[in-house]
Amino acid sequence: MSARNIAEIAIEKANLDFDSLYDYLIPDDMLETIEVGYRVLVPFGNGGRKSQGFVFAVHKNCERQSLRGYKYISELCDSEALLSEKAVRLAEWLRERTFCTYFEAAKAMIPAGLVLHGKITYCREAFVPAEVVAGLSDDEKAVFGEISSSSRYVSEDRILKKYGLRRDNSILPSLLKKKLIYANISSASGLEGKTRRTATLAEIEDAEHTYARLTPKQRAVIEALRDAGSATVSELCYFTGVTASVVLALENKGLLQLREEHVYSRPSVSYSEVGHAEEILLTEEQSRAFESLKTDFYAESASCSLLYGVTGSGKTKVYMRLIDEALLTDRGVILMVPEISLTPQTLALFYSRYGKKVAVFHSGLSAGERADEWKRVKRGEAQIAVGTRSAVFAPFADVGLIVIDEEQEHTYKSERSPRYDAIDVAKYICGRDNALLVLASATPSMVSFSKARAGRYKLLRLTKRYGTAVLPQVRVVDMSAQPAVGSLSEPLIGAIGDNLKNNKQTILLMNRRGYNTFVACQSCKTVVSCPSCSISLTYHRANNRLMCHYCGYSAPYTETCPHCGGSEVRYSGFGTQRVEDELHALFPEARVLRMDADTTMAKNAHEKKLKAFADGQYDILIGTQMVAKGLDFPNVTLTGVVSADMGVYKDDYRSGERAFDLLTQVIGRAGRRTQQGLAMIQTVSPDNEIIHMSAKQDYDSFYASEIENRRMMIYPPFCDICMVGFVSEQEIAARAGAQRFLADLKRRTAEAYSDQRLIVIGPNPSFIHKMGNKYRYRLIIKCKNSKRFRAMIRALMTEFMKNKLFKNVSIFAVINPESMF
DNA sequence: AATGTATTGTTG
DNA sequence: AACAATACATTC
Repeated sequence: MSARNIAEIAIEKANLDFDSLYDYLIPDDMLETIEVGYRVLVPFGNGGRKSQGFVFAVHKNCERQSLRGYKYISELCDSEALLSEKAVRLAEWLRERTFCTYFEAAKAMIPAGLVLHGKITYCREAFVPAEVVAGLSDDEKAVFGEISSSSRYVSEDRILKKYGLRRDNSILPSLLKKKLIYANISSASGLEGKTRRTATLAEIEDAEHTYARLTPKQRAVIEALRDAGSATVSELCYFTGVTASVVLALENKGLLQLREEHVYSRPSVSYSEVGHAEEILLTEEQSRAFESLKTDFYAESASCSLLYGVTGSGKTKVYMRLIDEALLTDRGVILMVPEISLTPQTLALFYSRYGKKVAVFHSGLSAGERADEWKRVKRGEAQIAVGTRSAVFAPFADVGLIVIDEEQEHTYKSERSPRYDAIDVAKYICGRDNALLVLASATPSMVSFSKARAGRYKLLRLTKRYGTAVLPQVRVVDMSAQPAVGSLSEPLIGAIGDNLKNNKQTILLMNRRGYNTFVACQSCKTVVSCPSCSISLTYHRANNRLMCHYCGYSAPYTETCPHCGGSEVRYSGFGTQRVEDELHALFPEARVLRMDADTTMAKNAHEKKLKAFADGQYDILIGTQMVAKGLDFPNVTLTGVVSADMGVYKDDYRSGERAFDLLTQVIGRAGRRTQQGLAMIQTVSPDNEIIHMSAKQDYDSFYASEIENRRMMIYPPFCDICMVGFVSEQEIAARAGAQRFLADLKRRTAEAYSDQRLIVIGPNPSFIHKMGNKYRYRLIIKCKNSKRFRAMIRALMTEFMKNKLFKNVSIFAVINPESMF
């Protein structure tokens, strides 16, 4: 029995069903350097192939009875630990709560692009002593020769293949040890960052002749490019209905040129060295809220406040003032905002106020930029992190304040593994560092508000609207009493007309994109739907195609039924493109701007278009959700909701909450300045309570009625919801898997977990039963989200994954998911 | 996931 | 008997 040095490693290649911390021996020459948080390369699995890992624990001189079969860490990947001790503990916490692996959790702590999964490459060291080379064995010489002969990196795979070596060969480690070569992990995502490929036609001889020999799809791309001059690959795909591979094939043939362009999402604001802070003047009400927060901040014990202020009440001012205060200390500050609010204007505001102390995190940044910002925080150069969900992982040594703006927004929940809720993570961090958490919203989530009412959060109310702004007048239009000609009712058309005459602007919300949302055959009654998804196709006028909004499938416009061949295909159901057309027909002189996922894919479209609208270059803005939130245009005096019918998210218990939030925001958009605005809501259910409560911007009444629903139906906040999803290419397998899981769950709750009081619904087919040719089933478990419950679910998942019967069924679980799957 | 090992199958 | 294909088990 001897004293050894052991590290516990989270392994990248570990799957959920065998995820644990694996013990490795620490080589003596690593002992001085290695710490918790280091990224390492270790041999893992039968073949001894190398896998990336993170050090989660180091035990020096530990006595172990048996060290049978323990392997050594191969090498350290970086010159310093990527994760702090705190980050590693957070990763453990995250893993336990989100049913992910250790490695996935650790990876979430790090900016995308810094952890590079994948291929190991080798390169010759710059200085190679000849006598060392001379002393090599023949095999070693050969391999070293191979690596030396390349000016760049040589992949491990290539060497193994060429020399017929096994993964656990001794040659490469030996060369590494003699410092003749060094190892690298090649980048998978590329540090170049977000780029966009733009295509232009190549100048070729005898073009017509060449084009004539192309396939129809290829010709369509050429035609489109001739019309447009140049276009991005995604635009070409949208307009011609081809996949990117067709475009790439044309590039290979030399018929078009592709140019990589950076997506310039980083604002080109030259921020000053020292930020200058204009003083923020607070009203009495705002001041009271601020003082309370300030006291809590300096109390240096973990606490959470819900800053609930009606639209236009100046929540931002209050928390900006608080951030000013927090920056006087040396503690870190995290401000999370929804993606949509991270405009260059907002960022410019922060830069001019706080200068280089600001680090920004959002999806538009390149991997390199993201890594830079992350490092600035880690090195202590930045004191405030502003960004979307991932900003919560900003690597401050000590966090003093976290502010989450529009806390009800769904973007704070991650939809991919690890499926974490940034609010929960923020709470953990605040608990850990004795920091203050501020949740700000005009329409708080039911869960947050109920916690505030129960006294678990401090509730701070801002009730007065800014300045002289008054609530808009709201008119509800009963669409069932309207002639069914178009999507716009007489009253709304009238109001738009009046608004145009007065040179005022209008915003219309239509929550479905495309032209016709429903295409069906009259004779055989089939709905034209996607072959890979259980979703009806939407007709797009812009490209004259039927499109699937989930998988990207598209087919040309047709008048014959693809099912029965009949010629009575009817197009109905309206989307944004259709409304745009109607507006053009009704008001030929009006300048209409449409904004939805289809129009924003062009270069910087979103930004430019909003600016153009703000500058008065358009009269009417029509769009999906993205026009509803966070925008503030003084000249907008009319907002309209083309269809406030709630059927869309019917199978989700939060549809009421969402509808109220959206309507309240849209209505709040009308007339935010001096004159009173008008909001028009078109609906087939004009008596709907939610519409009336949002018209009055009456959150309290909404809360009071909705909380009763939740209580009666037993939904959060009266329980937690654990959603277990099953996905398989074979429908039977997905269903059988879900059934089996349920049976196992019942068994466990009858035996070892008889203390668990659960209500299980399902298994049922998911809301979208088939997507991308995969069938989906779900199980909904109403539960209490306790450590014990999670342990049971994890055990069930592990058991399920180990079951060979369900090899082709993938499973995942989320507690309180954002979307019901 | 991907590798090594045990088990079964094939073939002359 | 010799080898290939396949199922199964393991990952410090």
